[in-house]
Amino acid sequence: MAANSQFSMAVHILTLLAGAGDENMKSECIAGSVNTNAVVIRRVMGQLSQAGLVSSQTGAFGGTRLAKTASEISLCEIYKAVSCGEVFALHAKSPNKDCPIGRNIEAVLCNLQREIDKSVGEKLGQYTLASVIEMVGNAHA
Amino acid sequence: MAANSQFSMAVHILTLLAGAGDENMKSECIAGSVNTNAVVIRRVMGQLSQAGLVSSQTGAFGGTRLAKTASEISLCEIYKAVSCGEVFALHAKSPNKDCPIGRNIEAVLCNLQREIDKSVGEKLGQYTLASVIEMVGNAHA
DNA sequence: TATATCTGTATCAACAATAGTTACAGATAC
DNA sequence: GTATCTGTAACTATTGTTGATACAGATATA
Repeated sequence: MAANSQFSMAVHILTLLAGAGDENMKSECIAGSVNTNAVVIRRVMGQLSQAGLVSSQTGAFGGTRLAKTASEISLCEIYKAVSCGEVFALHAKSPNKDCPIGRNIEAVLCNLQREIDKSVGEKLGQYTLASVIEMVGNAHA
Repeated sequence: MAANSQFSMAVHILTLLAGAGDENMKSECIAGSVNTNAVVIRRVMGQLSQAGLVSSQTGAFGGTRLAKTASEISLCEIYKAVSCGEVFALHAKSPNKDCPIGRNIEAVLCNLQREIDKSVGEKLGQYTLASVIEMVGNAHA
């Protein structure tokens, strides 16, 4: 239960919002489909809002709706919005600088990390929220 | 949760082993360069050994050496050897099956996850341990 | 204006994964 | 037999994620 599932939640949330069209959805209602607490939803929503993917309205009859159409939202944007970490982490404690390999390996791994992240972003960029909606629609047995 | 840095450690370890050639290296010595505890090294080493990348020897004057040459070891192999993690996690609790989207989104995300993992594997497969060694050699200012 | 409702956020507890540490059994060279 | 090294079990500390409660602020409606 400690693994980061914010990207999964974000995609799920946005898919629901897309289905609601121009109507506001309440966090409580979304929480029902995602099967979690409404505050967790609002937490993810805050990041999506900062990224300009959704817009929220407080007060009675408030809620959240998409700020763009589903085909304008790429999965890469969603991934970056919830900014999960990287594919792998660098050393927690820096390697020994007295060792010729320890001294340089960190920079090499850091470059590699950037390249992998870029590759993941490109792959995710091939999909939009609209493609996910289509896949969900085709998934029922 | 501490971030998973086993891949970083594994690459570091293997780079050191490659530098030692045919000589056994002790976990204590490797721990000195990685700047961690020897048991942590032996833990990663166990996974590398299971993957057939290194071979160890117990007893006095024991230690570990590469089981293949550096150019025969791809970073993808290393990643698979130590990694149980995916780029993003699925929902901790399953979505609500009574919701048409909740019912199907999990399978869609799971497929996506597999595709991303494959993409990362391919990217890492472009590099070998020998390329890392070369990069480390070129890194010093 | 009063009320009901919903977001945004602070705060805390529960839980899981990693890393770090100590300890010790088993293997092996000398 | 002794010294040395791996493999592994067991435990603690730390940290990130989730889940939950509480409440301030915003807003539609009567």
